Amino acid sequence: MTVREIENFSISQIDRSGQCFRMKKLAGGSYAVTAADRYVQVFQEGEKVSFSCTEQEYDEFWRQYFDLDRDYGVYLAQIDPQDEYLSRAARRGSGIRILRQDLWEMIVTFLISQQNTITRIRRCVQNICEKYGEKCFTAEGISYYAFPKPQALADASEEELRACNLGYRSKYVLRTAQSIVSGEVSLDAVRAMTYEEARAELLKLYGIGEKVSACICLFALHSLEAFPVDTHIRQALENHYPNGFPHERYSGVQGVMQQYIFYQELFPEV
DNA sequence: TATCAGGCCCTAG
DNA sequence: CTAGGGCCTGAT
Repeated sequence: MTVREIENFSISQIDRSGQCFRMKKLAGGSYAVTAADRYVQVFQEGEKVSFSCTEQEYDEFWRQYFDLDRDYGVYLAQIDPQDEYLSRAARRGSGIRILRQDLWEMIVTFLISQQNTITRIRRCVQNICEKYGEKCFTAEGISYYAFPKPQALADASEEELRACNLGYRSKYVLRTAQSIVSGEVSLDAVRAMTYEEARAELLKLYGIGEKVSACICLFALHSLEAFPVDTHIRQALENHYPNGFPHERYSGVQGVMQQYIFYQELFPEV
């Protein structure tokens, strides 16, 4: 068990922010988080956050994963106080972190996410993990599934993937997995690229367009300048920024602002 | 019953 | 280069 006091961190906001589809709320209020081939449970009371892992695992993996070395107060303070909409959104979502997730996992997850609902995305990801991922156990004997390797998905058939409920996205996942296995696109190369390079490289993959590419860059490569525009964001921009979103003011951190806006649109205060 | 969801691909003009 | 149809499935 590892315990920390963390400002501007809310595990429930992160869960609902739609970056990660492998978090699960457990009875008792803690969250099970599965990422790549790791598993941890997180429990939060105010700023006191407990992680069900050793200090070593925390330092090695989860600290970076949740982006805990970053002071999000700096991003919050950067917001134009005259911008009432963004100020309100940021107050509401101030516990959100931009996670540092696995590149391959984000590619597949956001391929699946298109024209889809959150509940079904979760189910699809769970299905392919159970079918193609390695079964793992924690020291306490809790079982979970690692995210499937590119080879495992490249070896699948379109029919099998459809059986996982992916629908027409099956061929996207299959062909993309094959492109990675064949080396046509290298994950390591993408990791080393700038945002613009990575964005363009990811667009080569079948089924990845501008929106999905931006999501992958933001959530896997931590490219905070990425600003994915989906229907919710488009609508919010039309309603609140008739003259356009002030990208210059937030240059380099637009992705953080995008998350506050997205959260606000999905969970407006009642 | 029709529509559309956290898009993208492909074809026609 | 832009517009528009097609696509799995589930929720409303």
